[in-house]
Amino acid sequence: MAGKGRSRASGRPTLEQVAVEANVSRGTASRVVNGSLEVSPYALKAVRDAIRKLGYVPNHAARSLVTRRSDTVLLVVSESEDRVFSEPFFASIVRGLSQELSNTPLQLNLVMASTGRQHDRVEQLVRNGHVDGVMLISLHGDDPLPQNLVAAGAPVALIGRPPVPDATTVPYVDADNEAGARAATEYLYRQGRRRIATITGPRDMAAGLDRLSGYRAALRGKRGVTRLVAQGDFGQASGEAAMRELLGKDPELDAVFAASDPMAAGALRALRAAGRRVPDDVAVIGFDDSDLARNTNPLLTSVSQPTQLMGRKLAELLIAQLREPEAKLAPVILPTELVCRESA
Amino acid sequence: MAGKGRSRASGRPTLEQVAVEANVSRGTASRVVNGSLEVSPYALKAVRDAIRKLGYVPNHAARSLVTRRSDTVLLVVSESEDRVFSEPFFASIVRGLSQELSNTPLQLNLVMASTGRQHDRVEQLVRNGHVDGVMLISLHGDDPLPQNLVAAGAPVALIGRPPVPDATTVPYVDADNEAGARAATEYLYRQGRRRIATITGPRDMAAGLDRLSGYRAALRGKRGVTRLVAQGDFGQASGEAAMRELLGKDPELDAVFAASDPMAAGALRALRAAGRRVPDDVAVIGFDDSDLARNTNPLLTSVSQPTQLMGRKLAELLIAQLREPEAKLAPVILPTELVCRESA
DNA sequence: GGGTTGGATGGGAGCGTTCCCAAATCGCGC
DNA sequence: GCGCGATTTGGGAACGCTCCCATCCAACCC
Repeated sequence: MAGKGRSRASGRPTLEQVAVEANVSRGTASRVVNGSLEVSPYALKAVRDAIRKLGYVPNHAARSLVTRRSDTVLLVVSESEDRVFSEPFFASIVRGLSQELSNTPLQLNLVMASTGRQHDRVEQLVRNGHVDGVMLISLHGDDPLPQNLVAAGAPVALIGRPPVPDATTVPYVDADNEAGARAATEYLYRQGRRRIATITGPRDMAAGLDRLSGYRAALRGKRGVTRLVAQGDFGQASGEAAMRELLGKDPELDAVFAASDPMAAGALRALRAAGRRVPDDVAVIGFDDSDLARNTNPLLTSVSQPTQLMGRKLAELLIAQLREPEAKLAPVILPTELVCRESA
Repeated sequence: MAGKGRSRASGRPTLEQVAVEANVSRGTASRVVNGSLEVSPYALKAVRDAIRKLGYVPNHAARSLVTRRSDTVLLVVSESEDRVFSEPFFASIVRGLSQELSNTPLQLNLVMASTGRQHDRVEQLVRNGHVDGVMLISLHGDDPLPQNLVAAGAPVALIGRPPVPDATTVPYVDADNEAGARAATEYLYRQGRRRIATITGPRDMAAGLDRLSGYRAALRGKRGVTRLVAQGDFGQASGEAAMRELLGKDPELDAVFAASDPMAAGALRALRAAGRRVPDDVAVIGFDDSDLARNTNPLLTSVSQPTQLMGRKLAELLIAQLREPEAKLAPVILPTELVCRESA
């Protein structure tokens, strides 16, 4: 009755128990679980049967202890205190992300790192082997976290072009903001508009800057076009204010490209208050093709970015690094699309 | 030169190395790391210094292997293929959730389980000890997953009242949908409206049903009030269609309570198309107080639910079960608030 | 002063894997 | 019939931690 007497009452079967059941060694059982080829068909079947019979599931901790991999990746949502995270963006990215991840054995860990305290935690997660790599959605560009992580030797991927292109470049995915803004502005021009204004995003965000350059590029060299620029912060209120300011400067303006949908919605309000008809008097185009664009009045023409695809590509970027740590990866820039509705 | 010769070139220091550095045993070092009290002040200091000097971070896998806890909880977002997840909801819940979690050593794992394949994966994660408990945001109520998990002995908490109150009740947190709808409808009544319609949500979702009963409860016993009900699915298009239907049935109606903001926005469009002024001719109230409500024209009066708080409470519910597995927890129903803007 | 108590400490045993090397087995050619 | 390479297998040794028990020492009591 003595024997090895491992009478663990615990529910979960171990690899050892599978091996006993299948009449093979632990090593062979392990090979089957991990899909190694060097197993005889006979043993393969025996182990598979045993696994099914016992309902075996590998213990993640034990595996990770020896392999030194966690098979977990981290998504850090680095949002500032004040600004609420752009909604559809977030959910959509995550959806794409987890779609991509579902083809792999990778788990997704999520951290909202609004405070600096959280930043430390992220670094700890990397250092204690809790995660194998990190993806970041960062709103503000002065964030030192990505660089810190890269310095610590962790695979990192970003959503959104880092505003400060650093020496140690981190691979990122972004929409082609400039092309999107250019397309929108050109569309306004082609519609015959000649007094075309823009409401910009904050100056410290790459997306804002790129959309402004897109606007400028579209109008470059065009004669007889009046350009007007007002500053916004991507928020609705700022859009309304900017629109009022623009109307003050040029009451005759006939088109506005706003660098975000909320700002466009704000502009719509200001235009209505000023008695302008949209699109008859003034055409309006937004950016993001958010839920909002489908619910304003008139419906908002907007530049759509492939958020879900961006999530997928983000995951791809990280996975590629996991496979090949030394790989130098180029940024992934995804095309935008102008979605025409009623406002332009 | 022989000795124990553990010359691991790996970067990460182990507890053993900390112990050596501090001139204590591994056991004592472990006690310090885990905050045990039975350590002399002298040893305490020595170990702490060593930890700092070496930059020691406990290895999660090793710890979890022996403690049989993963210190990780899972959030399952169980969305159906067709319906896009209600946006602000998701991000906001997650924000509250991770806020609450940041006071604990718990990590957050995220799975989007749109397909059945994903469901299996969730159950595996529980069984292989990858997560200690599961939180679910489920859109459709016929989901067997929560019950399966409970049956497997895992701590579970839900957002949203399960439509089928089961024998094995799972603790959940929800907004007080009925009270919210009641408040909105009563507000319309108090404003002197007497032909009050509602646009409902889908019949298979608790939130939809509860909001309908709230509407009914508000008008119960009231004389001289015309009631009208049209069916929607929470989506904008359905709201627009329902509004047209309602106007057909009763061109004189003077108020609508829509069970979601997108439906309210749709109603706004239909009303405008029908030449009705809002709120002068018809008052409109939505539900959720989403971004949308702050950007329609006119701005939407809406019932706000404390989504972030719901996230926190969700986490609390799970944590309570982690602490005390046998605890029977009551549902947490959180108050809503009517946010008055321009549409009513 | 010896026995007793109790806090602090040391270190062995194990947690469930993977990895690796040695051993066993098989097939095949000469 | 025997040796030799190739394939398959077995099981020891980690991985880094917590748990637990035995030990140690100091203080304290009768």
